[in-house]
Amino acid sequence: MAVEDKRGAVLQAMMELITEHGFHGTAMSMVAKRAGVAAGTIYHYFESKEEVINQLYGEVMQRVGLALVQEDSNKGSIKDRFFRYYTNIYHYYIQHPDEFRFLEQYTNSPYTSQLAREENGKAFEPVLLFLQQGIELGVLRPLELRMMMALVHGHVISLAKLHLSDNNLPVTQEQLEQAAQSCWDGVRIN
Amino acid sequence: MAVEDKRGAVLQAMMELITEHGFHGTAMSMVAKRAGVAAGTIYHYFESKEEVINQLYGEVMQRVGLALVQEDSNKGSIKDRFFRYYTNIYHYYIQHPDEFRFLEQYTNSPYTSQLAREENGKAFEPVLLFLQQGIELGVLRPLELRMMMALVHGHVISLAKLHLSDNNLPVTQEQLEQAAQSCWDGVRIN
Amino acid sequence: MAVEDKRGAVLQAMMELITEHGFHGTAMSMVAKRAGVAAGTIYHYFESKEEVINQLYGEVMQRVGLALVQEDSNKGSIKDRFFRYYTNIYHYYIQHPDEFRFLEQYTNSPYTSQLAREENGKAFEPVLLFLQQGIELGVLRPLELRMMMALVHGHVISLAKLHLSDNNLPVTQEQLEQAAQSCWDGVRIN
Amino acid sequence: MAVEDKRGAVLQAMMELITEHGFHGTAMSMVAKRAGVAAGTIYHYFESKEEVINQLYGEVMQRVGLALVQEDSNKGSIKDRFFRYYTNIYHYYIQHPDEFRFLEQYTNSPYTSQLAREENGKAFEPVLLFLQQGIELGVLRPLELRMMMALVHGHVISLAKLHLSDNNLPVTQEQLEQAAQSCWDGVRIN
DNA sequence: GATGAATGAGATTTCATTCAT
DNA sequence: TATGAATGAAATCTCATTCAT
Repeated sequence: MAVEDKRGAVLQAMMELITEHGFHGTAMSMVAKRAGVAAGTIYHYFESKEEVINQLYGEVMQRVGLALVQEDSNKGSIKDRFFRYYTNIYHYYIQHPDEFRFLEQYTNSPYTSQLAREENGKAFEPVLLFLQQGIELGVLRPLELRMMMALVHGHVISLAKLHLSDNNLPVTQEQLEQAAQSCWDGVRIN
Repeated sequence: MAVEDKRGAVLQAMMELITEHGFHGTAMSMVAKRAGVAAGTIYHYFESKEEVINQLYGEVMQRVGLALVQEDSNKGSIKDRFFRYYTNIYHYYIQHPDEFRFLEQYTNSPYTSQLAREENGKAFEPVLLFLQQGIELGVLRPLELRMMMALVHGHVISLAKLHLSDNNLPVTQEQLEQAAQSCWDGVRIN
Repeated sequence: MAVEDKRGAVLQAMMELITEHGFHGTAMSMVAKRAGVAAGTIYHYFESKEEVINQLYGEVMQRVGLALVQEDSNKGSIKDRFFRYYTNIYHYYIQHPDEFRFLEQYTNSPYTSQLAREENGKAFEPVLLFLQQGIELGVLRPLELRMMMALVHGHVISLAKLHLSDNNLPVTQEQLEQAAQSCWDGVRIN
Repeated sequence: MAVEDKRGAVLQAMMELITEHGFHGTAMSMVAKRAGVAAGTIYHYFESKEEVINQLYGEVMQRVGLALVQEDSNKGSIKDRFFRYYTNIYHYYIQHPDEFRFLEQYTNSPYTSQLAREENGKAFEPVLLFLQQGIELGVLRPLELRMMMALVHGHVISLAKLHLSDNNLPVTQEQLEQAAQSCWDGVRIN
């Protein structure tokens, strides 16, 4: 197992276990076992349990940031680009349920550090710029940028959560389109 | 101190501490101290830590359910009633930040039991019925009910979270109206 | 077992084990077992291992301070009182070898806190005053007080250490008198 | 870096760290880092941590033994030679505080092996012979040799400790002479 | 010889829960 | 009913030592 593999295995194990048992329920010994390394080895790569979790957050946010702008093009219309962002992030979330659940837990825990918020800011900066463009072009409502961002993101998150919850209500393609349209109708200028 | 006071004090203490330190960071001894009772006393009222938390969740959801329908009237228009629900829950959340943060943590933790989801269902049942009415009257879009419910609730939650986050971005009355309008425009039929 | 007994049992166990295995070699689990309490119980009485050790130091120094002045009388001659102090502390040390060895380890470890030095000061203050009297009366040499104190105490410590070391060289009564005389001849004015 | 340099660097690092953090507080990884070698390298030169410490003790005692007899001459008077020894060792200690503190910790720890005592014996043998001479010549009191040795050594140690303690009481040249005189007056025949 | 990643036993400490008072 | 001292399993983290490179 190469060096980077062990670090990665620890992060992956931590994420899986947190989604299964929560922060508290995830003991370092469990992480070690799942990652296939010795307990002490984790501490060669990370200072503490907290650091494992924070680094995990950073890496997941980076991936989310990349997924967000995939196939995005500055040439598209605001509406097209909006739908692109909406579906991009939705798909990333439902295709990476562990990451999604981890993020939700992390974001809503009191551990969330200032650092975390900054990380978050970085990943979603492209969208922030996009929303600003949309407003300037008179296509989107002149809402406070951070608020619009929060409302839109909250919208997708709710949809993903619905799809991933074990209540046998998978979101269909049609429903995804309805949801995206709903979100769009809420921010566009009539 | 009357019997009910102790039970209530424990629940209140648990909630405050969970919002401060998370599920994990909240020790029963801390709860006992904050509630002004002995550690053992908690176990006269509750079976376990988990039961304290679950009962807390149930009680909080009841209060949320009551707040939701305050000043609601079957006679109002769908739009008015929608705005009423939206602002009712928004205000309850921002006026009870401990409850709100507790709910967010609880909802996103893997502890969430089936029982919890049922509780949730009960509290929001009136809104579900209302949405159905709106659809039947041709005012709201014929979206899957649970999805519409999730999208709308996720919308308010995002707004409340924005207001309560310590980033100095308090949501103004004007912004609340814009947000509610945005949500409404996303579900109404054009 | 009464409350105070458990606290005392922990301190006693810690002292015995430290003289046997050193600070490092003494695990809290060993202390618990020897004291006849559960590991967690120690933490009801003390904040940490360090606090156990520091409190132990404080208590031992108090006992040493009491032993030092036993049967001391302001009416005796300087010489008699000097011999009294010398033999008092010598006997306390050899009759309480665990305390003595613990003190030696503690004093020479880098853990020794400022607090420890103050504690030390308190216990030996009577002797400091006595030495000053002796100087003022022209019986003792006008040496810097703290230095004289250190030299005399170092003298007794060496003797006690010699007696307690497992080299089969027990110090006889005669040798004790010779040693005390030697110390006295070194500080008195000829 | 030559072979001997690494061995020496390890010993030096171990000594410095022990005086700073104690036996317990000194991890092999810290020693490796301070010595500028890899952790595993230490185990090419030494069997174990204990062996590093024991060898360190041996080497330090050798140096102390050499310093002790510097500029000593069999031709001098007993008194002059006594003062020579006293000041020699005092100066060595205060000029090599790390070695001194290490020795004090080592000597008072339960790790002190039989081997260590023998090492000690070797280093101070010249003084033992000298004291015997002094007694035979009728200049020194006919005290048990090991006791006299212990008392005198304890005397110097106390003085050095006083000087090195961080209580702002540096021992002056005059005080050193007073102390040596005090020690001498305690062992010479009146 | 030299490295330093890896190990895993064991250290300190926490904490949900019990039970004698 | 109420207490809070006591428990001991389990958590996080450390560290002497090994070994493949």
